[in-house]
Amino acid sequence: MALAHAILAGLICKPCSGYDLRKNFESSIGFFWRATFQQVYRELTKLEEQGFLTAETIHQSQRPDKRIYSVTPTGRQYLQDWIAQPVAISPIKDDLLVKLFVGHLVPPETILAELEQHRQGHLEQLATYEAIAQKFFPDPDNISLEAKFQYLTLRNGIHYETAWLQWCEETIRSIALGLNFSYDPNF
Amino acid sequence: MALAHAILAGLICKPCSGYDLRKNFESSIGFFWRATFQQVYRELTKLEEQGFLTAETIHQSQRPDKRIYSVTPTGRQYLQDWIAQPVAISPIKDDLLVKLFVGHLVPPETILAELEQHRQGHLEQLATYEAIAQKFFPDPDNISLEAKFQYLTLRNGIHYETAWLQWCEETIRSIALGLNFSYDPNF
DNA sequence: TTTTATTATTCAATTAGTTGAATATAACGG
DNA sequence: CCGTTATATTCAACTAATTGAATAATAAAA
Repeated sequence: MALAHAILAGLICKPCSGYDLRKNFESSIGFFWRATFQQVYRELTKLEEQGFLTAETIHQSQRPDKRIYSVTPTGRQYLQDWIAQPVAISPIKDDLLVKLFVGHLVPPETILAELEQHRQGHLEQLATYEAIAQKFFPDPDNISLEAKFQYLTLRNGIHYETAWLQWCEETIRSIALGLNFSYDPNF
Repeated sequence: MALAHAILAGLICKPCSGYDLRKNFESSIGFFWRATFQQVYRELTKLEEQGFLTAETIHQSQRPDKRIYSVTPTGRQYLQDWIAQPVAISPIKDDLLVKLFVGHLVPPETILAELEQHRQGHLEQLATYEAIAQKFFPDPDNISLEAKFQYLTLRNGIHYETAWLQWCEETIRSIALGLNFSYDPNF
């Protein structure tokens, strides 16, 4: 049920249209909870029906009309209650690890190429997070409580990507070493 | 579509019944791809229909009959083809981070308690992984290719849990410090 | 000896997520 | 002026995942 909560969280930070919400997701909550436009719109409708959101239609002359959603007091309470309930550690779902688990079924070069791709991806994501940290949180010891919590989630991303990067490097090294032993005619 | 692949991967390691497959999942592939019994059985039926699995019914006198599934050559090829296709980095979906992002909506003690719970959980998971490493891979430089790949996925788990643990500790410290500043009458 | 846990599988109902397209308008760049 | 990108939303169809229960047998524990 957490897409609903992610949306409420997003709208509490800044009331906006479904479109903008989804856009903002890309550079904040979306880092740890993805959603498509379809999902967002469907969920917004449902949340409005439940009374957790109110919408105001803005007529725009130059652009299509849009509906600005805001969280109602009921919605806010609902979100707070959810935050207060303990949640389990979220399970991992990772294709790459399934592949690696049976990596012996394909040539090692295939796996190495895939790992290199992922290494690159995690490197980029880490750079993105670090850029956000520098730009928006240059002095993290001296920010509002609201900003602080956002900064802490960003730190999570930094830890996460760093760990992946380290693992990719270690793993590539380990497999490449095995390759040398198999193919080097001096051995 | 990766549940199917996770199942094929599991059955390639060891042909077995749906029940056993799901059981084995708990201590291997399940660490990075969860599935319920219902999911497993449904998927097994589908994979058999597609010709990727064959099943043999074993009549047991003391226990209910069971169907032992094995991967067919077609199934093996299907899995190999899937491994060879590049996959995107799998997105994160984490309730805790959504909560933390709007952590200012609840008393800091609520968040601290939740973080402490998660710290504990990650500590336990790390211990589990390290125990498996010690027990099954005491000499990781000197194992079969098959075991090597499994060891590498385990290393991923160790990196992952270590990163989470570090982040939990850092975050708890950071929030607890803020608490002192707000409440300590000496400041 | 009754209950609980384990083995083994299936059904039904619901919720969530994915894929792909359709429908508008308008700003921007070449 | 023409294609591309961005804004803004909706529909339909499908696939996957979750929840909760039902069935049925036996071994082990209380």
